[in-house]
Amino acid sequence: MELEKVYNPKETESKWYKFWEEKKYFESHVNPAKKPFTMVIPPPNITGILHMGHVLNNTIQDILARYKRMSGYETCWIPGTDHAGIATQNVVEKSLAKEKIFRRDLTREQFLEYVWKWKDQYGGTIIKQLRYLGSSCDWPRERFTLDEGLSDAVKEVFVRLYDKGLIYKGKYIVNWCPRCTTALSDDEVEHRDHEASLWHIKYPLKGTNEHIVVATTRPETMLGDTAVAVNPSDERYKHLIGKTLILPLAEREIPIVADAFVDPAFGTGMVKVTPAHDPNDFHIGKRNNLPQIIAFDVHGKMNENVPEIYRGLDRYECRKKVVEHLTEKDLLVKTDKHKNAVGHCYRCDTVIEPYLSDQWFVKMKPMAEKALEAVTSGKIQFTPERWVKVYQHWMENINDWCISRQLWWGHRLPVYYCNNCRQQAEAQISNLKSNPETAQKEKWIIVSKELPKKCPHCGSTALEQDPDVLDTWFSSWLWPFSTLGWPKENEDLKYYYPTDTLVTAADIIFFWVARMIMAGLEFKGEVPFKKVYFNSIVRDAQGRKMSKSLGNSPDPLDIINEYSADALRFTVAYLSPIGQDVLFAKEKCEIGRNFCNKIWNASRFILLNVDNNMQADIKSLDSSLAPMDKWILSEYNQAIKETTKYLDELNFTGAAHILHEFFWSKFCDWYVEFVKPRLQDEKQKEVVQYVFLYVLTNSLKLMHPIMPFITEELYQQTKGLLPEKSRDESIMISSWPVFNAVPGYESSVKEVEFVMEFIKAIRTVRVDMNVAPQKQVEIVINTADKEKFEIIQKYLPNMTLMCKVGKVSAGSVKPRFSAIIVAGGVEIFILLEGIIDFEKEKARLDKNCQKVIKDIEGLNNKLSDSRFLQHAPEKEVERLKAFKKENEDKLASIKKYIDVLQAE
RNA sequence: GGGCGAUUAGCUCAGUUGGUUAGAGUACUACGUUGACAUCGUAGGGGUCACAGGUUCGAGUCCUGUAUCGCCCACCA
Repeated sequence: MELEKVYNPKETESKWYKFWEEKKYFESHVNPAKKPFTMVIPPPNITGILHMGHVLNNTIQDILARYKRMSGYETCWIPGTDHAGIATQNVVEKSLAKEKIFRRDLTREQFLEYVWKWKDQYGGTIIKQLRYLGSSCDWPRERFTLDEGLSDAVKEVFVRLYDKGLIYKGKYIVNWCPRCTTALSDDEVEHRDHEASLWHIKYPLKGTNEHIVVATTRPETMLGDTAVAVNPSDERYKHLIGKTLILPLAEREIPIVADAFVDPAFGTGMVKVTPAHDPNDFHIGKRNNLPQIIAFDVHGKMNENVPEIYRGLDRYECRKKVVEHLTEKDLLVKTDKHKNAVGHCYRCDTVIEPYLSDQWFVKMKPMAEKALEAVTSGKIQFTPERWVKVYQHWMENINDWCISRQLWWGHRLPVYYCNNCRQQAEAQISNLKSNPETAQKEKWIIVSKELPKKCPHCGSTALEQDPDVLDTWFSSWLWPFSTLGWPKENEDLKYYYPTDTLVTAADIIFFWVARMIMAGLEFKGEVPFKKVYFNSIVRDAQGRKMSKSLGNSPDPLDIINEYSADALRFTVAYLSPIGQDVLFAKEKCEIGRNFCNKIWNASRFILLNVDNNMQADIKSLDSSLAPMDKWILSEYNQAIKETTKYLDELNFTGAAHILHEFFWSKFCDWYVEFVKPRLQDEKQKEVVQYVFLYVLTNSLKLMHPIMPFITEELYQQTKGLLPEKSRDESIMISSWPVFNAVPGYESSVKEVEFVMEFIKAIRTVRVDMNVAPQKQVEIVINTADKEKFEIIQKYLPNMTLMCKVGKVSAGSVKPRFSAIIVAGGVEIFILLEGIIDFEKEKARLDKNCQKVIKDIEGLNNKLSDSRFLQHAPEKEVERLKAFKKENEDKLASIKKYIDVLQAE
């Protein structure tokens, strides 16, 4: 049988993916005979396209899924997508705008129809692309956060939390995006430092010619000022507390109040207070019973509460005008440069505006305490561990979660208002209560999964659903159990929950991971997963985060086309540092491509050299195994042990390195080269063929989780050759190799290692002496150890092939014109008449000598230190002594022959 | 302003609980192609493990401090 000389990944990959899917190997069913291994995919946004972050994330998940499947687990990897409220609404609005269709001209229903249409067309892009990567997701279980079942879970959770008093409505300062015209949670705001100005403004004291000075970075907000605050202990201003100021431009009267929040050392020590547009001022306002004047509309334009001249102006235009007018009136004292952090919308990057509005919140503290405990106690394990601290810090300082969004795309709040009750209540209380305790008890609010027929209080049917939708993460945080059918209790949920390992990027630790843990504990009474693996963030060669806007993310599909999916997967696993960022450039995929090529060609060589009618099995052959066979079998076993260990530790880099080292350096470079002579011997050939196939097929299994396609192709190609009783239909359902150290191989391993050292030493001398590569040399061995000489004689055919030694003889005198090496405690003379350069040879020996002397010196220092001898473990002392002896023997030999050389 | 992490070969990174002579890939140098593979082979050069202290018989590894870089959190107008 002969393989194609060149591996064709493209054809192979689509062929086997189709095969696996048709055979339903990815699918999982409740199976009490097996332990489950469950993962949920971090659902990509429907607006997304595959980028390197997804590649890394899904490669890791797929490695785990395939490894666990082969290890006998009922493996279920649930895929799906996230509706991504703001992001999707923005994308669809933009795409409609190109056709001159604007959301403001559409009804909610019409707009949503467009979004669903868009979703059907583009929403599955990433999920489709994941197949090219080889992802073994359980596709029939694919879920979408707006699916009926998941929406039901969302409503169920909302109602439960509301009934428990953990959800409340209130009028608070929230982060407002004037472009998206919605509230955002604190986490959705990205802070960046801006070079801003700090304007110092005079506020005249009523009835005097005096004024005070306040400093602000947002002068336009002064139109909503309702006070100026000073620190109550600030001696400079004590006398002013209670006095009245004339707010310039707006020409309103505002009081000077005392509040401990004010830092006397900052600015002038006087703060203008805008309760409706600044979180601090909001609280100062509450404490001092100040009115709240909302000065902007939802788009960030000045509203009817400001003087007419500013109405309708954008907040920044207004800022300019305000500064201008203040200057004209000589009320601007000075303008300082000032650096401060400004919040931006994480979806559209618009500067957010703190804004007073009615929103819904979740009380987080009670849930956070349990969720923190789950991680600190180790019930949930983080890898890398350092994320525990980050998690802990957030959990201990958690704020309530603003969950309402003024959008159309998303889960509508299961909240209904009775207009009748509301009117009655509003007649009684003029302004809305913003105390959560009372607000949620307001009668006109009905929280229910379904639209109630009538108001339970007054019987009115004039009910209206809250127009807002929920934060996208309000559905994502239920993902580990909503995807399994919750709130319906069923067999899947019982069997698969809790899931095992969550693989995700650390940038959503708060958005998603933390909240899933809270939700799991709150609604299932159990952690949602046992382990969390935080994969690296992929950066470009300059260390910049890969992003669409920078255009620095190579398209993974291009990489797959150019290098193959296996190459990409291997490279990503091989490079990915543990918990650090990974710098990526597509050229790095040469690592994976070259390795695939090596695997392919080694297999090709093996298939060229095996007969179809092999009957042997490892037991019947054991007595015929040569030391080299035993060596590679030992190495192979070691590789199983380490690969398994690394995969269990979620150290994918470790696993990839072990496999690379084992297959390439040990199997190809040594074993395959070494046994070539034995292929000429009919009897020996059978043994070699067996070991070839045994190690190859099993190595393929070890490599399959990382490189699924090429390993399947080669596994199939070797089918029928290895005398296994029954060969699995596919490598992906074959079983993971088990470490099985065979005792009694130690002496063979030692023997082979001795010969290897020997061969390497001869190669080095040959290159140093510029011996023509094909020229055979003769060597003379000087050793008192007869056994060693016999070993060397035995391996002459190998040495002929691997370091071109044509003849070996014994002798205790250095022949003339020979180079000398000491390896494995044996003196070797390489006959190089007419070739040897005595100057070079002497230099070489001198260099060797220097190194050995240095080593001995170091060892002497240690071994003559009584404190070392006293404290170090005996084993360590013995080891060093033996090493010293070895070096001394070597030095003696080299020195002796430097003298001999001198004489020649 | 707080917290976390990083600093090892030209580059990208490994380095398990402290214990030989600090590794890999890549790049570089020399040599080599008629039968597995030039996406290859053989050999080689290249590191006072950021710096300064400390603990220890022994530190790349543990502790403290410094520097540089990065990330996260944060209501200083």
